Amino acid sequence: MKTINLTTQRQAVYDIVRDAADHPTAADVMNRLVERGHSFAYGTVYNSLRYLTDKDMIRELKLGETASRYDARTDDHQHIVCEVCGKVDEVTTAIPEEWLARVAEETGYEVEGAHIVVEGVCAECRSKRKK
Amino acid sequence: MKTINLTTQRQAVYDIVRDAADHPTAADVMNRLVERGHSFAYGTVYNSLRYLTDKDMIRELKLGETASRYDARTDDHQHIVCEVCGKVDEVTTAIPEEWLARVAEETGYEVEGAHIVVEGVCAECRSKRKK
DNA sequence: ATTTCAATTTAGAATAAGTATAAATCTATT
DNA sequence: AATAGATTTATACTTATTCTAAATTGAAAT
Repeated sequence: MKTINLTTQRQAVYDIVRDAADHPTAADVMNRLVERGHSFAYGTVYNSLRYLTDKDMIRELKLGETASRYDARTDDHQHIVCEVCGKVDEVTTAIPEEWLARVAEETGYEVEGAHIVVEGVCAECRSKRKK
Repeated sequence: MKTINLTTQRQAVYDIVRDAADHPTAADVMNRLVERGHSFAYGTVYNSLRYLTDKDMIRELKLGETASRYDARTDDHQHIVCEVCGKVDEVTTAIPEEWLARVAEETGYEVEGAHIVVEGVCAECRSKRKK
């Protein structure tokens, strides 16, 4: 199924995720839609997010919080979360293939990929902490 | 707080997690408690799991499913999930420090650690698939 | 232009996982 | 035995998400 049917609602949801500087949750997307003058049903936002995810236009991130976040960058990359302020940033440094190979060897699995959530303290929070 | 107060319920919950060959969810723990003749309140099971986690006797795993899983191995290690059957296995091959250092450099974060969920197909599912 | 049919949206109910609360119970100490 | 503190229980609540059935939309066929 290569055809993509971008309805008004799906396009609007996509625009929010694409324009976001952060990694919004479904609730964030909902709020920002309202700010832009839309008022779609909750179910529609979830449906749209799933549709866009299925079509590989966005990615769903499960970073260990209760709510999923969404990311318009669909290329292979990881994430880092600030333990202090909760900010999420991208990690593009690729996972060493060699490590994956060793994991495959250890477990007997055929390894497809890995989801990594790095934890740390962001630059801003570190400079605040010093005081 | 080094003192650990293992009530009957906490001990029973701990026993379930320690004896488990898999990585049970809270609901799994609940069911296995019933199998062993216990009948604790749901809240008590959650409280006990949190207590044991706080005391570092077990670990809470967030593997991207809706429910948390629990692991009696508390040493630093990662997990691999079979995309076919859902099985979860341990990964003890450590992520290279050098990779974490490069992530710190890329992001400007002080890196504390990483949660990794590797995805793949386990040996059993692969041999079944071949047929 | 009208009918038709599938896809989509809507509003609201339902579900799943986990947390909060207040009363009851247990446990250790005086 | 009396008190106090911690824990458990039952139940209500919250949050994130999915489901459902009816209404709406939009494209294709008449």
